[in-house]
Amino acid sequence: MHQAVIATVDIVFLTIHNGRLGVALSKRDKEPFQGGDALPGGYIHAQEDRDCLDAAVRILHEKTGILPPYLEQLQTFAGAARDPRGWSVSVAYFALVHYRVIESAHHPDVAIFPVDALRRLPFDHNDIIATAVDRIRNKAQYSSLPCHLAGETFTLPKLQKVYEACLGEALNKVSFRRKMQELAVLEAVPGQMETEGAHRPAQLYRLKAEFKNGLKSLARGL
Amino acid sequence: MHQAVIATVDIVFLTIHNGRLGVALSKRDKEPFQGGDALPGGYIHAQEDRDCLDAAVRILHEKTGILPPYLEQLQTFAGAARDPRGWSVSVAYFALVHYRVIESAHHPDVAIFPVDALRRLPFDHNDIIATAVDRIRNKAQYSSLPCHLAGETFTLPKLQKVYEACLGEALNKVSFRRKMQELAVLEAVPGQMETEGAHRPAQLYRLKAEFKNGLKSLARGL
DNA sequence: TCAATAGTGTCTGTCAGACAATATTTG
DNA sequence: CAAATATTGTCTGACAGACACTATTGA
Repeated sequence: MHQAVIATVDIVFLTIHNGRLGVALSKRDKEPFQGGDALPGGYIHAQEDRDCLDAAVRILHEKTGILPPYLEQLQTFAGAARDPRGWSVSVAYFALVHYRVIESAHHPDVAIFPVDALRRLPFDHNDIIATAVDRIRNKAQYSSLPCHLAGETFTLPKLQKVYEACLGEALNKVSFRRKMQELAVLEAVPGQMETEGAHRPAQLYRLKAEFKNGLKSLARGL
Repeated sequence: MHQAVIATVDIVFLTIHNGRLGVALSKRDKEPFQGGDALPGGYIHAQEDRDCLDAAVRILHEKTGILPPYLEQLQTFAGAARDPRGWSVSVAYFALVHYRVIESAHHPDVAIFPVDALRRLPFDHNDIIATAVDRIRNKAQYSSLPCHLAGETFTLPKLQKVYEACLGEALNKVSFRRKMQELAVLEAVPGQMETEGAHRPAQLYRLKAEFKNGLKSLARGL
């Protein structure tokens, strides 16, 4: 069948580390590019995976030990030139998770790299990451997407820093709070957060259950 | 190779017909669903097509006789359930073109159907079309995307009707013109348009050459 | 009490939408 | 001139951002 091609899934696994947007790369255990850092990825298993999202969840778990973060299809990269083995289709996903989740999985072959200073990666993985970062930056302007980078519970000042790390620019505190209220995806957690320094503690928030696997957008940005 | 799967491209070919958003469907010439109306689509030919966009252009041309409209990747639909022949990957694209282009191609097996009143289509084509329509509606709110539905040259009132057909709601005339000016993707054509009735003629505009294959977005919508 | 950060109230310039006035064509 | 639609000017309410004030903690 000349219409059958190699089909893979690659995942751009993003997190905030040291106040910057970073991507989790895993060491390739096979040729080509064996031993190089690359996006976690793998073949679709038609027998096991019911659909692409299934495959993405399975592959991410195999490569990083992490199971159910936020996962969204990004774009498909396909063609003759991107893989030395020949014509290939890669359905790319992006995943978002709090850094502590990656840390506590301590998978030996996974490391975080800041997205703004990546070296040349195998295949077209630089392009894929760039596309993912564009998407995050864009969605951070008007949606609740970055909340998935902030962990289970977080304070509004911490969440604002996450948004600022995504967007690469400082945000107005009053506007940010107004927008979060307008989005209405957060709920206050009864407890309060202890602060590192000596100052007023901040209210803890979490994503409402109905938004754990989704997003909400605003008509007007920021 | 258990990782090789059937790979196809399907195109949601959209146009404005009778003031409503419509999709071009073509009669299937092969099983399954032979003779049924479905999205123009076909197998990726690894020998011919350099990449997915290449394949989409080729397939759209084969099925409709139309060559280079605006074409953008939509999303990939894949899984075990969507095609009776087994696990399949379909990379979906959407294309936009003025109705007259479709009309003047008079391809016998192509017909336009309003997207809001579609019957049950083969495969998951209803889902794919719904995803495309969501995308257009969304992008119409803040980008120049619908301009590609308006033909080579058009007046601002005509373009506003195109936007309104996409969005399914009336727009404020003053705001619409302000936004178009802010987008700065249009240029006036020296000539003027004749009007059907007896009234002041409208200025003709066209997309600036640098935006023929691209979009421009606004920070704030509408 | 001071330092530090959280959270809120208020003012102001900007912008979307409403309204309406003006412009230009045919009959 | 009347009818019809294009195009532009102006007003107003809503909102984003700036500023500053209050709140609450530890030292």
